[in-house]
Amino acid sequence: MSKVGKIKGFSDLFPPESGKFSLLEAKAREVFGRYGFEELRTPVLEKTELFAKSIGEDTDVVGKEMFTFPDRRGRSMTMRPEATAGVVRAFVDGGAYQPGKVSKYFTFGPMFRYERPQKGRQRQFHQINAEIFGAVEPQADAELILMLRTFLGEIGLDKLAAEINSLGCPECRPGYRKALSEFFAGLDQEKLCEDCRRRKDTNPLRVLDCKVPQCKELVAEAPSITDHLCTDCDEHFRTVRMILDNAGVDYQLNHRLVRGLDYYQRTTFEITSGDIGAQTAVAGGGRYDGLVKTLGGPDVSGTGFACGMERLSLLLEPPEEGGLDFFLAVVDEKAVNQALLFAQQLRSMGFGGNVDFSAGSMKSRLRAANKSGAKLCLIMGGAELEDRTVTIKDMREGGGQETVSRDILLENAQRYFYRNDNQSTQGIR
RNA sequence: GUGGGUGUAGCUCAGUUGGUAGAGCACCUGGUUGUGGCCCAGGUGGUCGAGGGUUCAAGUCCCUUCACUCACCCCA
Repeated sequence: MSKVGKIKGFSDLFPPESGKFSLLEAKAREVFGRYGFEELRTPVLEKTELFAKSIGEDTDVVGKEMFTFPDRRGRSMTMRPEATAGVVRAFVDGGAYQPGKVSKYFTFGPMFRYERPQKGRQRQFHQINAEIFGAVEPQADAELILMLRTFLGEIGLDKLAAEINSLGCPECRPGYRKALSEFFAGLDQEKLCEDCRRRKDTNPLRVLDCKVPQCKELVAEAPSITDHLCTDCDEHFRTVRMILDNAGVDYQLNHRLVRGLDYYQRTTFEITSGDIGAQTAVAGGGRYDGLVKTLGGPDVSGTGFACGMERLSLLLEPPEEGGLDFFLAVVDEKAVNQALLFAQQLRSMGFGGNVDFSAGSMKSRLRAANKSGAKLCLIMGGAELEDRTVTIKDMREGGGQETVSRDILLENAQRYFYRNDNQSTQGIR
């Protein structure tokens, strides 16, 4: 029989990798909760037009990277390539808006983009998102960045580089784009790389981001967006930076920091790492005033960010697993049924363990118990079967062994399981 | 969509100028009565990614194809 195999770019998460994801989710819930965010869960499948309207028809994401297909009635559906559009749609759809009220949501789950997989990039990848609606103030942007830094710090990633920029608004960005186009037009075209000769017309901001050394040199002289901001945008950006400075946040201004989604304006930021391959961004976000209105909602501002869980995971050590409380070794096959029932009693009391259904030699069973990492090996064989006892062997360093009646073990379970444990509180469940 | 690299045991990999497969780890069984870890001995396990070709003979050479991987484009 030939195996089916998985879909390209879709991966299975086994332990200990899966443990890292659980840890990320648990930490995000805890930290974001402290900042007043509440969890929102939105569908994985949305109407295609949602992303076309929000992300932008001409972006690469919408143009060539979406999992889009007709449903059974021929309507165009798309597996979400990012979270914000769906969250905004839900916010509008769910009537969550109340004038003057600030809404804060976080969400996590799988996203889908039809790209060639590489390190730190899968076709199904996972993000943790946070969004704030209804706060026009620069303080909201700063709070998000502070929350993100806190989250990253609490999972042990406090050395990551942060970059921020302002992309201006519909008032001032056109002027900058024009200045940039004129700058590129004045250059010796031969010196630009092939991609940039194309990009300078399609998306001039992208040229600022080029990795080719020669382009980087040329671009160093390019006009900076931050010199072309209107008064309001400039004021907004100054305030964000001032708060970050006062909070002691280490960041770099990067006037070449560009977003791939059309809805961003004003503040944008990115957290990067040089240790996870060519894809360096582990988190990114910014302000998207106007998006809610674009999607048919009220004229409410928005700002938020996304973390790439796979990329964060590359930087994490797997969490330590606590071994199970017991391993029930069956040394006589006639004891298997009693063993399972006895384990059931222990489990219903809150203790965790495995029962070894295949009876075998004492040596092989103890080897199995040892590999299981359980604290105690509970042995049941011919002798124990007769007089309703169980032999308790402490598998920890210097542990002893005794045979007691099963009822006595049940009555004094706490003592048996945790007598050598400093963290005895974990036995209270 | 484009380019590079790699496909040999469950895992990580050796495999010499073509002569029909190995190691380490893992797994299983033992090392006298029902006692783990360390050590020792033995054992299970591979149509060498797939298909075709050259040859007396192909893991090794040639062609095709698939998969994985890294990078570009782009992005978290």
